[in-house]
Amino acid sequence: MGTTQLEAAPEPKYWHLKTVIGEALDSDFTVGEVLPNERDLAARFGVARATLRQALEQLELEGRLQRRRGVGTTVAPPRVGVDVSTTQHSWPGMGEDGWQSVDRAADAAPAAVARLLELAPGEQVHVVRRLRVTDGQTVAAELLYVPAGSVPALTDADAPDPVGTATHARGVLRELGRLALEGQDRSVELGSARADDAKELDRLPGAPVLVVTTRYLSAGRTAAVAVATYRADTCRLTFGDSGDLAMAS
Amino acid sequence: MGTTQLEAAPEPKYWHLKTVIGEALDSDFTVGEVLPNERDLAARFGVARATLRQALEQLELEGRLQRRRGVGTTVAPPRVGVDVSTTQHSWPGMGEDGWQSVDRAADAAPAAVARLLELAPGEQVHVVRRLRVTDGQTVAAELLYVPAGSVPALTDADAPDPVGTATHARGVLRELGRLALEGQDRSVELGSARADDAKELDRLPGAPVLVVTTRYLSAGRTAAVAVATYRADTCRLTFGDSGDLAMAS
DNA sequence: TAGTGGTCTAGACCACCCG
DNA sequence: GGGTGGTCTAGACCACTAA
Repeated sequence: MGTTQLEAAPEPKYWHLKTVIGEALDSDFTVGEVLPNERDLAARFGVARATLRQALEQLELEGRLQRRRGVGTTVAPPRVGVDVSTTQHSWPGMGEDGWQSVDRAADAAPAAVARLLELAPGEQVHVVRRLRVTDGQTVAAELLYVPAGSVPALTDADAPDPVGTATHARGVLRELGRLALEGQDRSVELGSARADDAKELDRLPGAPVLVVTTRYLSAGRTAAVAVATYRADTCRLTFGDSGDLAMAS
Repeated sequence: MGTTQLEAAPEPKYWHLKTVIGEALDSDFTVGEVLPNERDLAARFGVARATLRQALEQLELEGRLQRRRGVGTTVAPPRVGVDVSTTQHSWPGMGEDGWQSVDRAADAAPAAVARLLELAPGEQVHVVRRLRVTDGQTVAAELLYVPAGSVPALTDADAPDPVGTATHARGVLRELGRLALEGQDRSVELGSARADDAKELDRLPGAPVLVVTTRYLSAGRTAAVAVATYRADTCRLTFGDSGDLAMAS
């Protein structure tokens, strides 16, 4: 023995560490259990703390660990499946599906959203902030962009409800619900949490998130665009009628 | 000036760097252009190389940069939208949609897949390896798991085609196509590339990927399971009839 | 106040690509 | 061989949490 693989692999240390720790998690730990702190672990494996952290970062990315500053590193529960199927959704805010409207921001739409909405430069846009909560956990933060032209009833009367309130947000959703929804499409991509989203999701800025962009079509044009950011570490987005898919490692 | 924000933010350096560089990418660089090397950039910004790298890593995660060892860092093109909508897909391998079967591995199914297939312990499974190529770029690597019970025609005759060949892989797909597809569902989650997938995708092991798990239902049971890993840096998964969604920062 | 993870530094060496 | 990004080290200090 010894020459089994003939100098087989210059495998990075952190990669090997990740494997070893990952297997230990399966066999020796239970969900919620706290791991030894990083300095101890690094010493135990005979590596620098930075190297150990590289392994932990990957495990956290895969949803196997959860780390919180000032607290420690714990074994994460399996990812929760959140339904984002396109079929059973009508307009946002219709029927209670875990979303709650928070307020209406006054910000303008970012360039990328303006492009999707085919906005004329300077055209006014309503922005509704919503959070998606399941089991007491905030799993997603969304910004819903509605061009003023899509909800004309809100534009002429200047302020039936003060801007930036949950009441006004509901007003926007109500007006939106009056339109005929002709279709919608979605896209999913990887992103990193902006500062405000990170705060809502109880993560640090830059944390990996799954960005779900939904386009709502009505009267032959894009009537609204929603950009929802889901916690990538704890969420598994499901499409279709299966909420019981469970993928691990 | 100077006291505009009154010592506002103990914002991490790498976060600020990411913003600055990101803006520079928009204004001063074009797609494909190569950036100065990391040592130069770090010196220019007056930070350690590790800090600079932290910023570049995030930008790469967001699909704005592309880094290759021995080559350099280049400005990435916008992410390509790849259609993974559940509606227009029948069985895998039917009709050419960018997937090409490569071979059939002999490995057993991992525990998580066995659970989805409700496999009896030790039950045989066909494993088909497929790659998805668009514009000459391999964007996804897939493993398709088909229980032997789903394709009985292949189990009695021991070897109509040698195992591990593209011919046999096509045989599995052909037999699968004979079944009545009753439904399918999908889930998307973040993962990190295994060594073999990383190689196919021209990435380093551990690179962030979007894992799409598809369950094919037939005769009231799960007839097959596909686990496809998409490059998270270059891909945007689209559902529905919109291939022209374009989200950038 | 003690202990945790998060940030940052200034080096070093390695694996890879290309001329 | 020279230049690139990838890995690794051994420290230091900071921000946050909880007792």
